[in-house]
Amino acid sequence: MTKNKQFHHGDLKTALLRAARDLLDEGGETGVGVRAVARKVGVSHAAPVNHFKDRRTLLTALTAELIDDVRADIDLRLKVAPKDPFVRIEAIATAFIDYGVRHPNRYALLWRYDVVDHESEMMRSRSDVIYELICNEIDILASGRNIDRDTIAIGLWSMVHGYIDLKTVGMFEDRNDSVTGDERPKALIKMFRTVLDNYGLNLSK
Amino acid sequence: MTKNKQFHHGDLKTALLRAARDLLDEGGETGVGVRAVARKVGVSHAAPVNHFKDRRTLLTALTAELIDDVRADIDLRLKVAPKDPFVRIEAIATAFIDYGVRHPNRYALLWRYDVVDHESEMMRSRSDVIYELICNEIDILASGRNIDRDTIAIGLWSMVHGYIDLKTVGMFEDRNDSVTGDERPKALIKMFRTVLDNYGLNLSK
DNA sequence: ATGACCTATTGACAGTGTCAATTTGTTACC
DNA sequence: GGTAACAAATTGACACTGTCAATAGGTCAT
Repeated sequence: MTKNKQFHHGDLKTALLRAARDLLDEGGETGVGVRAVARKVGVSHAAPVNHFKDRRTLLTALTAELIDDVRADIDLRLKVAPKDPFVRIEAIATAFIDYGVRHPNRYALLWRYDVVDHESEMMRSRSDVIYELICNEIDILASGRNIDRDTIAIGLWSMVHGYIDLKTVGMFEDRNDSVTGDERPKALIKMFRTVLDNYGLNLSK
Repeated sequence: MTKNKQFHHGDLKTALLRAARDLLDEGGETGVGVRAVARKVGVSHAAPVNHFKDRRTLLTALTAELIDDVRADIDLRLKVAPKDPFVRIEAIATAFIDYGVRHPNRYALLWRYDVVDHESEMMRSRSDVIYELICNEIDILASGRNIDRDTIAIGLWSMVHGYIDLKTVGMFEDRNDSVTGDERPKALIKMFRTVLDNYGLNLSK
């Protein structure tokens, strides 16, 4: 009565988003069309227009949900992580990497500026939260040191995101070396630690 | 006689690719459709099928051309660059960054695994060339030192690519700090130099 | 119960990718 | 030189897609 089966369908909006998520997993962004989503829910082809005026707004709403999922996972990991900023930064990074590996289609959608409206407040606020999450740990790490915080944060986030993206494309598949595929992320983060340890000293150069 | 005006149109294939490139700049990947490209060239809607059996193969061929452009630009920069591996690596990185800033739609297409066939030999070989281009400089830099070459190469490429990608999405727009927007790339590369200087020492840890 | 309002359906429109059948143009051979 | 073989481009069709207007349905307050 309160939420279910109150109108024609119940709450179609959440059902549409759930169907959209499934279609995204199955067939990527291309697979989540307005009509396809409606079909999956079992509703007429123009029904979604009442809740999402566009395919763009539908995808944007879905993306917002996905970002919330990532953020929730990060919070979970940070809650059980020790106070050491290094391992907390590593926790954030691995949260992203795990998500990208587990759900490549979802992760790819997050950064599609052509089909998702990142200018919307729904997106901007969520991006800011993620960014501040990273900065928080770096600030703790950098307390008292002369450090270019934003460059480090941007560099770290860029490396993590770029790695997931390039890996998904298949760019790093045949690179044979001493580090096995699954350990590469850890090696990357460990490498970046070098920056965190030494970069502050070089700033005055 | 040899190449131009030999058949109905001349060489349609290159004309289609040129039109596709223009449409990509104007409207992104979505804008470059089979029919739209044909229309732009002034040919019937199914004409492209003789040269590209798919929209996918059309986009893949276009992407191959774009990668060649980037590679040519890198070669040009490396030719006039000094022998210092640091500045050569910086040259490669800035080549990518400049390209991404100048042609965001082209750059975005390069990494779209859903519409471009990166498994094709046309793509694989080109990716390998780029990767080896980076590794060459790192190898010179690392000669005699105990260094995990691939992790550094992957980390560098990931950071550069991720920065371009996230910047295009608009992720770093309101980050106010001491570094102005245009100098951020240089700061990132300078920061990464810290890794190159120190990482080899930490490997035994 | 009546009217207002939100929600969903239906039908249409222009546009897309892809395929089969056809026509056109070019080349090579006898 | 005429003709057959072949490649290239056109045409028309099919099943899709997103979006919009008009319609019908269900729910609520008055």
